[in-house]
Amino acid sequence: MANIYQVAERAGVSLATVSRVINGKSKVAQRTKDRVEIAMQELGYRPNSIAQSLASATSNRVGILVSVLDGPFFSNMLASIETTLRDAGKHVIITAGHSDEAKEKEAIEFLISCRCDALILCIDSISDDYLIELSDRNVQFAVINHQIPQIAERCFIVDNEQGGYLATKSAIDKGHKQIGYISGPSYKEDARLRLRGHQRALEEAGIEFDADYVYCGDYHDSSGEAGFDYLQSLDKSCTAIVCGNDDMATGVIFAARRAGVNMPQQLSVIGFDDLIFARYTYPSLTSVENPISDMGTMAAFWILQTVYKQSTGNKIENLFKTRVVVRDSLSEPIFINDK
Amino acid sequence: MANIYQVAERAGVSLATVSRVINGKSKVAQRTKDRVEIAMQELGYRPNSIAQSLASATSNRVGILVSVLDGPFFSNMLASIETTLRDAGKHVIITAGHSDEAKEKEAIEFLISCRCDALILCIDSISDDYLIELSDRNVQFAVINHQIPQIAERCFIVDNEQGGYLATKSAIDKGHKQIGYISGPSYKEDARLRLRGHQRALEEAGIEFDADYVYCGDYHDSSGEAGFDYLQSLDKSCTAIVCGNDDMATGVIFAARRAGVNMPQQLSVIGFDDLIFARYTYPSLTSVENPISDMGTMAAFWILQTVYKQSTGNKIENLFKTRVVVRDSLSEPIFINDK
DNA sequence: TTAACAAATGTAAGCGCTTTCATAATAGCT
DNA sequence: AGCTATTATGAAAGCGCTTACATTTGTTAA
Repeated sequence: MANIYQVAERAGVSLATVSRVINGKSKVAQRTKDRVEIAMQELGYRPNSIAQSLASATSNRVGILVSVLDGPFFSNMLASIETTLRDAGKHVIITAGHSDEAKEKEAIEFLISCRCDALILCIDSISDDYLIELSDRNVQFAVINHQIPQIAERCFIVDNEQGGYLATKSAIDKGHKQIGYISGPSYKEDARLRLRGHQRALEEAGIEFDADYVYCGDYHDSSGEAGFDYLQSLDKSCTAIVCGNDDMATGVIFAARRAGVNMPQQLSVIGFDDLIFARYTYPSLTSVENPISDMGTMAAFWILQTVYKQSTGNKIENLFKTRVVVRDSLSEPIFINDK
Repeated sequence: MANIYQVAERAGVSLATVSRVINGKSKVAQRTKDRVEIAMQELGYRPNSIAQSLASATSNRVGILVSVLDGPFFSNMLASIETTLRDAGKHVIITAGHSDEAKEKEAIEFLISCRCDALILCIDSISDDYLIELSDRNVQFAVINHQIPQIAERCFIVDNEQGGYLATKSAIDKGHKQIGYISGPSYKEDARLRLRGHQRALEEAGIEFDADYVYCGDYHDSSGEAGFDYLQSLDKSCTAIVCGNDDMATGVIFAARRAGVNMPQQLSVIGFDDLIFARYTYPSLTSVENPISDMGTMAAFWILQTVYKQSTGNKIENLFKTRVVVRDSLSEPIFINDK
């Protein structure tokens, strides 16, 4: 494949001039520019991005860290980040952290040693302190789904509290009063915030919050099943169960069907994340949309502007609002067969 | 960050020696090797992969082309390829072709211009001729899910015929005799092969194949619904419907439920691919497992061996067998309410 | 001890670009 | 025309490595 010398020779200019027309930064007379472009055409020349990186000390690589590569949650986000960055001529290197602090740190070091110009981190287990240290080390990075006050401008988060609020409010609006809640693990910030939103919705509706009607799960479907069993065992059974995520909601649906509960007539179920399979459950799952993919795009824009100084024409937003996607698993409650 | 000169200086050797211990190819006296390694440790040295690539004319990049990045079908495969190649020190560049010939070609050219050492292609629309030409151009690549006789050793495919056979056979084994088939579009090789497997299973069981009981869909769920409506309209209704993929199978399930058909008592449904959501449908979907992720890993191994001359100790297999994952959507037929 | 050879290490030329600085060409003004 | 202020172009160094080749050191056998 042709290199820059051959283009220069064919165009009858120096290689510096060719470099200038490639990068378009400094100005080149229109006539020479045309000549160079014709030469590039004729030779089918493509700049060698590796040599460009080496010479410019800019790898044009952006590293991404997610907890898992497969699974529905991140794949949309990866797709949108990849598209945004590729359009801007950047490469994406993807790694998985598997929700393990050591592995996450290792993955970050790997990405740094790949000479990534910037990172996008969806972290689970790493401490804020480490990230602050990273920022002090002048590593450029954006964080998704995790709020750190000291570096707030590079954090992109969904309004979990609002999401929790909307989920429960949508049940209340349908007439539910006895609402169970299955939360994610309380050491996770998002789980706590979603629960707080739930409480706010109850308060606002004048329904007293009863901690007995909260089951603390682990975001996996099995804990949704366990949560259902627990909530059923209480004195007054719930007419609706709001879940901290969709996985636990499917657990509830399984367990409820096994217990012979009719959904949504006897029990409404609401999830959070609106994953792809929410449409496929039976009844199809009402869920709070988690705009994870928009957040990825925004983080990519932030990097293009901040790190690469490209103006994308997009206003950077750090907080993303949610909305409820209504499907069949939510309906009005039937009070007939109260225990 | 330290570079190779600083390591050389600290260890009191030339940079060539440092390079030798990094690459481990040529031999270095144990004593100097130790000294160099200590110096690397102390300086926290990491080789600059960009400079390595430029000097060695090996980018250590492998390009991947899939039709869509999001969605459940490819994400497992991407994850397994990424893991395999990263362990071998390679980077992965991922692009999407969106089932469009022009875009797929463009993506391939993009990957080539990224200086990828090799490509893994999951193509939909590109002609065999183009791939053969690519191979003549000395582009190194593996193809997943597409069989091209001229370059068979670099094609990794699932035995679609066997999968179609097993799907229908599992219905026959349950006692079904009136079996409808909803096929993918007939211009797709995999769709044709799956259908052929279906026919073989019927023949083997002595059931006459009737083309009226085949509906040609497009692999989307809407065509599953349409296929169900069509098959219901026939003189003798089916007790089982075998589908060319899971999406169409969910379409069948939707349409059947809407029509008040009890599943699986009145109708068994079988899918193909065993996507993540097969567990979440109701009834949960019996499906033919598509070992797409194993195929990705194998393609990665093939590249490591063929292109990078690393022996992975894995025997290269080009044809992957399927198996049926039995769930609730398949049961024995009830013949009581025949039309 | 020393010639002859093998093994270990060093030297230096790239790899294909970017970029600073110097120089040449052009334009603008009196 | 003659001078300066711009602007366009070229020359050359260097980014951090790999690697062919040259040199040095070590080893063995006569």
